[in-house]
Amino acid sequence: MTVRTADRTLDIFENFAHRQRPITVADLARELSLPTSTCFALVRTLVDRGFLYYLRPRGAFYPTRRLGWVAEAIGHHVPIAQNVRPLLEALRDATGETVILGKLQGQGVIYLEIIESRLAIRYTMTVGAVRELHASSIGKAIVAAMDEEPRERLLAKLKYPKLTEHTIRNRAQYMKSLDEGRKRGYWTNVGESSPDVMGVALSVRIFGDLYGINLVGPQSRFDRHLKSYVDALKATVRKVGAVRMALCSD
Amino acid sequence: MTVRTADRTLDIFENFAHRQRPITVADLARELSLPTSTCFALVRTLVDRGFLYYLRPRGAFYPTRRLGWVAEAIGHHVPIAQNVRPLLEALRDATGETVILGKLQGQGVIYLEIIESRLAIRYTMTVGAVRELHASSIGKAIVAAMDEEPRERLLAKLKYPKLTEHTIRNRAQYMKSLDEGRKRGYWTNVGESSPDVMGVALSVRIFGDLYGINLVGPQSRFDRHLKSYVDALKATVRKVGAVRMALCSD
DNA sequence: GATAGGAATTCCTATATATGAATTAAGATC
DNA sequence: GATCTTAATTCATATATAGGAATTCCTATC
Repeated sequence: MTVRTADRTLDIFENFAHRQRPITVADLARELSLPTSTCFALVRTLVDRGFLYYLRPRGAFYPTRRLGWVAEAIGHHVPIAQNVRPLLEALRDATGETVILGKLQGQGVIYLEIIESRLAIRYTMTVGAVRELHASSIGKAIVAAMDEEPRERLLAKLKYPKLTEHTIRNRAQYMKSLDEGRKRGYWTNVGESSPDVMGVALSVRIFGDLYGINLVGPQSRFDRHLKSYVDALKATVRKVGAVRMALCSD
Repeated sequence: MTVRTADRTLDIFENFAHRQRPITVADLARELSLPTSTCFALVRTLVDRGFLYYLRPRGAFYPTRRLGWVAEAIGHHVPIAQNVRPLLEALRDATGETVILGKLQGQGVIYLEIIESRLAIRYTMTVGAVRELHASSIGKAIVAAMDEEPRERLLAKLKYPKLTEHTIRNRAQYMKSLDEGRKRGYWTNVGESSPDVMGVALSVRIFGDLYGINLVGPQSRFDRHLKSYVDALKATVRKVGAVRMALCSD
């Protein structure tokens, strides 16, 4: 179903991202629960490719800057990064809250851009994280905007696992929540994925594809500022929807 | 000897770094000369992990910012990056030429830091690249600084493949070149790896390990400025050698 | 300088994976 | 709207790989 070695390759880099210092083969094997020989072969491959280097022969190793170089080359040309990100940053600055750009991915929502709040109490999440569709404001906004028949196919597969006391647990509740969003003009997640966390979301088409944008943060702040947050979100979505493909020839 | 799937995982990211736009499974499989099904499984894994995302279902995909996030987390804490890089940048600014920090890796030299010249005609190379030991000024500086017996072991394994008209082709010539360097106080590579490219290098110990630093560029400029280049390099090496472990507890 | 302990590295084979072929789905064309 | 084309996805099996055990190589300690 999934390629083990690829997973492990990513594990290695993510492990370095956490530890942030050199490590030996034996220790890395322990940390990742791998047989030493397996870990050794993997490390050798990454060293051969210039992604890791030994500080001394047979000693500890660390990533070179090559991964950073590759990531930079990739990142600078994402159409979304160029055109949409600045607008999301403006929204973060206007509201002070964390802003997320998400997209349907299988039966979840993947977080593509996260512009973090600068406030002490804030919502924090990793880029690339995939969250439950039924407990996400972005998810609701996107599902509400989908065509009848792909939505049907999607909903047929949805489970509604309990994440908090307020998690939506079945399709009827979910449809009701979507409808409330339609009437209200925006979709919410009030403590449905984590306690005290609230999000408000809208969907938007970018280059023909469907995305969701939300504001997330502590429920208390959202209670106080809801109206202005929603207005700011709506304004942003209008601007994002107006972005044209000018810069993205192919 | 090397793990195929890990290689392919890196291939995918490097491929995106070159192409810089979304691609479908079939096209990626073609580009990497993989069976579609193999490519598909790999992509699914990377998507599951949040490193790739589909712009639309069954359509083209592109890396998320997760790789960038990981690379950033890794990069900011390399002891060398923190302590040594600024000194190398100063050397680049003082001379105008490309500055490289390298290290022995197997029977080659791996490029760990590359501070590129800003001049129109410059030496350009990718971080993580591994170059031939016998045709590298950094290589000579490092080998010259090694202890007798590890050096013997290393030299016993060295081949001397021809890269240009001036490449050193055997051990005798190599030893002679090392000796000239010792007398002169610095080591050189004059068109031995690529035509018209010249480098001057010194070795330096950082946190107890052996590295090499060089200046590389077009031979014509080096002919004109050799003395000042070498002086600047020596001054930099002095400063780098004085860097202490203060910031690198473990 | 010898010895011991621990790690890196190699080696062999059970096992997981890669892949060619088959199937299903989407989208283009008439 | 039906047919055709192309691509995505699944599946069974030959094949490459993972991992336990053995070996070699360091390095710390006596």
